[in-house]
Amino acid sequence: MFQLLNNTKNNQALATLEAQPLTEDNKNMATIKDVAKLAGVSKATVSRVLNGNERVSQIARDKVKQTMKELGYKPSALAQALATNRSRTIGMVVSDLSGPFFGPIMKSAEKVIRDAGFQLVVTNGHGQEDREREAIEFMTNRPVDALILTVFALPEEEIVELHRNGTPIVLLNRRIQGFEDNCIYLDNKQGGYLATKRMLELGHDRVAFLAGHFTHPDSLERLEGYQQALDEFGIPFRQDLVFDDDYNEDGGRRMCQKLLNLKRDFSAIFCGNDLIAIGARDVLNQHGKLQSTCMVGFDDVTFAQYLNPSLSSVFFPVEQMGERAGHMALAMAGHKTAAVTHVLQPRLIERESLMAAQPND
Amino acid sequence: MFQLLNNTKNNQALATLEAQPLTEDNKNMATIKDVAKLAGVSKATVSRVLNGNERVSQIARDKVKQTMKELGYKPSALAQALATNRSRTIGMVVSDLSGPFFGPIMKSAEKVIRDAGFQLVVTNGHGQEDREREAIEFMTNRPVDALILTVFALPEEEIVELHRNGTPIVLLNRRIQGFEDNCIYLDNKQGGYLATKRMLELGHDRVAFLAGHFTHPDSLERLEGYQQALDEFGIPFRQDLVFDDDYNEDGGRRMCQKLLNLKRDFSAIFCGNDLIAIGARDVLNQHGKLQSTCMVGFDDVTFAQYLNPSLSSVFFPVEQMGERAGHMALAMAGHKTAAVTHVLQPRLIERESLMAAQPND
DNA sequence: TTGTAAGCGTTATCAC
DNA sequence: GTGATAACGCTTACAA
Repeated sequence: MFQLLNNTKNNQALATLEAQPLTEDNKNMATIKDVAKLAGVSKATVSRVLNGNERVSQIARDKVKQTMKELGYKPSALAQALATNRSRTIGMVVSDLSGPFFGPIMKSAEKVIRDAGFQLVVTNGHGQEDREREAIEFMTNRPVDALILTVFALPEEEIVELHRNGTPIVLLNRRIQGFEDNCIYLDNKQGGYLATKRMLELGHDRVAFLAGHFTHPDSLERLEGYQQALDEFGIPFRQDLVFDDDYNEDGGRRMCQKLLNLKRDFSAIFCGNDLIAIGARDVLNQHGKLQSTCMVGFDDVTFAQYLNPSLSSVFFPVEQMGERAGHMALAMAGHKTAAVTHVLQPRLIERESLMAAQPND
Repeated sequence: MFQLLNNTKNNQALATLEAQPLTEDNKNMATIKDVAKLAGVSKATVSRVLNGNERVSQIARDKVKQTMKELGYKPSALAQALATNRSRTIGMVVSDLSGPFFGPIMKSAEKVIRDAGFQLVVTNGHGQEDREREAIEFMTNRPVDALILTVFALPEEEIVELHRNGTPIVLLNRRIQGFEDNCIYLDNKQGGYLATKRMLELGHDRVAFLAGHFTHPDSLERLEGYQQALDEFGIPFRQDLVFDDDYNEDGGRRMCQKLLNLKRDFSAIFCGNDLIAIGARDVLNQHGKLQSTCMVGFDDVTFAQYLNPSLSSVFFPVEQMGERAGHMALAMAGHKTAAVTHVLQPRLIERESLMAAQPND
């Protein structure tokens, strides 16, 4: 039955294929000139009805609109951009085009941007300084009306200067002093605080922290939150329960291994992100300690809920960040939009990994 | 210590900020005209050295190059596009900007495209016909030199016609008869075959198939593979072991629930994709049957390996697909590239879920 | 209200 | 080799 369906469709496609041989320059899109000529008006008038608001007689306007339809006329965004010096395009540089973190950010940003009649252009900065610079240059030559940046490697000065030179910037996950109005970032300290506090409330008084590298400001802020929670519970901070390594599974594995090797006493682990958590779980599992260790990750990527036991995590409002970034960029590009928040609030998602164990087993 | 570092940086940024008040039109990028004037040659000559190959005297060429540097001149991609009618841009429409499946495709496509000096522009089609059409229109107005499409809803005729009208198309995950040269897709039948065969080899003679909707050609092809494997092992096909529903967790949950409710006899399950597998596992787990059921998913998304027991899956070569698509699009855009394959081969990734049970427990 | 014409920053076709 | 000059498709004063 589906075979039948398929064939019907395919025959149609085939027919079209044969009927109309491929002429390279079938691409003869109608131009504003064609419309003007056929409608018996000047290019200027056509341009006016195109841009809506001008004063054009109803009769001319109708005539032009009709002609546009007949010709299937679509204005060339390119020519418009050249003439107006605005491309209705927003650029975005992420440090990983794939991956569970940037996907949702891009998605939600793209939505608000496209709904405003703008276009989002995304490019990969790979988290490396030269690649980031190159990516940005790529975009500014297009050009773009605003730029959403997620760059960790590029020096602050360059970012600020880019903005001064006329390319409005929205900076994600990074805060530059004196440039805060252009930044959107998570309250990382609060995230670290929430996670740690909850584990302490559950009675765990020896909470390890497997962080990402402390060269990354986020890690330090999360550490501050961790410390604050300890303080509140009157538990002394122990340097020997804190580790730092890469923000990925291998980093998690190494840190957890160290923790175990050193025979440190602990019953709970706070991880710098969910990938670290996954690596750590792996090691815990090998030692039969997965079920008996309380754990909280960070970011709450999609698969955290699929793990077994499901992973508790500090939720990073990625969609929200994308949305805000989109609005902000649009505002900078001269498009009216609502006011934006610069600091996003995390919240703790409690799942099985939090309840897995009693503190003093 | 990091605080110190931060402050140093920030002060610099701040200094820059104050030194150079924001003038809206700081954006006075040098144009080809400026270069020509300062170098004492004509625009034509500058254009020639810009495009490399022409016959320009060494002395003039040097002079121009130097001047370009001094002025920090960057050609406007926009003006170039308008003049040449090629934008050095490749468009891509995906049906989900986030998600584990399209991420890697975009990523690898972007790499080959950018390495060729082209730009990738990605847009979301949301898998809905009108959105897809709109997305494509958005791109063709830019315009783009070629288009990589992942559209399931858009009618075949429209796609073929678009191509005829001068926008070269690369079509992913879909095959249109008479249009195969523009398509890149997985050998789904082979995927279904590999998964089923392996389970049969392990002694499971009652393998259920929780498929995605059979309105989707992929599902049917995978079903064919499933049947072929059964045939080879001389096991009769049983319609009552096959279900179809949405390609997501809920679909998986529903199908698995049905399977259990109907008291069908089975020891292994082949799932239409990994999300279906996740949903099904959920239900199996509730019934204490997770460990005792042999299972294979499809796509091998990143988190399959993180599940517990880890999920076996038919690997979909997403990076390869993105790469090929990029090369193919570049070739169509007039950029020389290597030959491409149109049919991609899956392979079976064996993990714990395959070994979980003995057939006749 | 409408048209003319001068841009926007390139490339490309001519002559010289 | 090199330089005018006309496109490319649109916007936008400035006139009419």
